[in-house]
Amino acid sequence: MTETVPRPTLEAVAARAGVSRATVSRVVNGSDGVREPLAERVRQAVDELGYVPNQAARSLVTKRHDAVAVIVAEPETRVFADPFFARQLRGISKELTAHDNQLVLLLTEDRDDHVRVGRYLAGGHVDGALVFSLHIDDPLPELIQRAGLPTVFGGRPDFNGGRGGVSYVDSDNRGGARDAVRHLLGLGRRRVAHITGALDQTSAVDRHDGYRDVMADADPRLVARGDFTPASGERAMRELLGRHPGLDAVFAANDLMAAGALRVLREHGRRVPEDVAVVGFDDMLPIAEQTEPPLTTVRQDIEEMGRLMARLLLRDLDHTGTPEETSGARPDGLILPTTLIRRSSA
Amino acid sequence: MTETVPRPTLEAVAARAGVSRATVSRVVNGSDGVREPLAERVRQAVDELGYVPNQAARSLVTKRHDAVAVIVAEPETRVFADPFFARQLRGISKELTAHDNQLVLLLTEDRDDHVRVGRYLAGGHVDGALVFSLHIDDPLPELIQRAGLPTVFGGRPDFNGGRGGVSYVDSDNRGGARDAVRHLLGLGRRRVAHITGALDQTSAVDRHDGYRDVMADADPRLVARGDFTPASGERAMRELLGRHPGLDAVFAANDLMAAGALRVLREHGRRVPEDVAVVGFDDMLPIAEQTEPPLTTVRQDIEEMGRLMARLLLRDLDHTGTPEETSGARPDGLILPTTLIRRSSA
DNA sequence: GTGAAAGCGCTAACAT
DNA sequence: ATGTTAGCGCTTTCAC
Repeated sequence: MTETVPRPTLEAVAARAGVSRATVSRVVNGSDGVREPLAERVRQAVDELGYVPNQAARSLVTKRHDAVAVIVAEPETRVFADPFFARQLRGISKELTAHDNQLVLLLTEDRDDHVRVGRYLAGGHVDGALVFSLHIDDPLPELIQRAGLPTVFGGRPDFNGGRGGVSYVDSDNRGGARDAVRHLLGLGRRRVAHITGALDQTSAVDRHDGYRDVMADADPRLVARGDFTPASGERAMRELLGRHPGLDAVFAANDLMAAGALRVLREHGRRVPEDVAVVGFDDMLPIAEQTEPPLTTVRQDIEEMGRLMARLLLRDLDHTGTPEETSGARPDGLILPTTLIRRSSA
Repeated sequence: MTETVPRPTLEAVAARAGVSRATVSRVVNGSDGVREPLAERVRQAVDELGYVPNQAARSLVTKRHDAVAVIVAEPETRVFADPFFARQLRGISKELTAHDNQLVLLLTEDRDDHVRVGRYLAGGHVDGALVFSLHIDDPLPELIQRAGLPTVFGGRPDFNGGRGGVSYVDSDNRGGARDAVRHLLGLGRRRVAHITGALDQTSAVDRHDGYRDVMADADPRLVARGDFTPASGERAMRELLGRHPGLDAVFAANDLMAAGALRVLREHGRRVPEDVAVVGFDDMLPIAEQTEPPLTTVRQDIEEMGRLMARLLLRDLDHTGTPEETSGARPDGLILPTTLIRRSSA
């Protein structure tokens, strides 16, 4: 391996510019109080030498790292079955980059990883954490919260986080579900069934609640339980058809299950949307566009969600913030609106 | 913001154990040469105080960071259209974690990002880089290589990297393509068409080459150009059907395009696989399983690819490596085998 | 406004 | 085998 040339230090820049290290530091960090002619000379020296501050040295004294951890708990590896995760990451990355923060990615698989993550967080390598926890019984969120790091959750967590509540960003799952069902009703459908997601995730619970908001006194047999997988969508659809052959619409808690339902309906000779209208959730491309017929569904702005998570966290970290805005009347949760995307299935 | 209690330092542990800082450092870093009774006392003090080494201080002197950057260039955002990226990341993460390295994720979008990434890499925050560059004309790879950091590429890069070549991990795109086409031939098909991927990516070029290896003297009109998107698959299929109505098989360079081709074939009343057999590439779930009929395709072990990339890089970084194995007869590229997955489309 | 100097927490020679 | 000491490169009082 080629031994890299030692990089220039503050000292070197100072020498070249004929000033003290302190002055260079001030210029580099944009603190005012250095007069223009001097500042310019320093900037030039920085350029000429290609000086880049040593982050380790800086952190050692400032105790800041300009880095945040993104923690993804994926016991079921479901996150990876869809492209959401990547989109969210992109949103986060953009926002972080814009504020010169680094993104440290922590993927957890099992229990061992939890202690590892806990230690890492406690180890003070990062200034804050962005956490995706999919399952309601996941101990990770509380564990992280306890590490005392500023944290923002992706998706509504199920615990209320002791004093002060937790901050999170989520899609309006409940409202989106209501829109979906109302759309079906607007189409003249009356026997609207629902295929739920895995009810150990708040998103599934919220979508189910949205369905019930609108279909308050529907036959409970119009609801079948799925787990977000295509296979579960097929299974649920069969179940539904069995116990309620007269149904004329289905709202599935995600597109994957809706696709499964579509297949089963076709198998049973039901035409979509003529006999049974179908609405999904997520607008997961390329699934939603590729089904037969293309899926009407509820879209969430997943990238924006990521961006907002980062923004919220950075605000917490902003040490320069005016006192009055720090810990002010800040909403704990930020809920992003969803949009109904009309295609041909409903 | 709760002011966190200052964490214990080496000094504190040393005091508590009644030894010098150096001794504690030795114990913490597992270097031998500390006798058992003493070492035990130190470990105990570490536990009691909950001591965690300050990484910034450590890096400052060791010049190591135990962190590697993962750089994903995604000008077309195509990476995010599929779940590959996440899988690969998981493979990388596992390997890195197992060796106590952190994963710093850098997503690049445009030119500005290039200089940012270049600066970051040059800034010496990480010990090495794992790079995904999708497009042949992408300047990023060379730029990174020039930063002088140990680097491993994901997917065969197109430039030969000056002295010594570059190390990378890739699937056996060419071999996989050959297998696909031979499978079609084995089914008795003779007029096997090919829908290429975006030919500014080496994976598409290699798959095309694989097709040509087997179909050396096929009618050139049996090849239509796509760009990996479903729409391009439809377009290419129409084109193919127009100029070569007698074709009896299609090998598409990925599953997304194969799915598009399937739709067009159905539109045209061709039965699959009876009239036209179709093979895809990637085994992208849930697409491949959900098409009508389910897709025969070439699977690559994408997670393993990530894992190997990380392993290769870590080996380069391993300062403790015996001299003889360092820069030994090491293959530049590591090619992973693919597997043909038989479903119903061929 | 600018410089001098102390010290962040750690590792690695070098002593002992 | 253990302790002492000198920095690593930077920010930040504190003088001037």
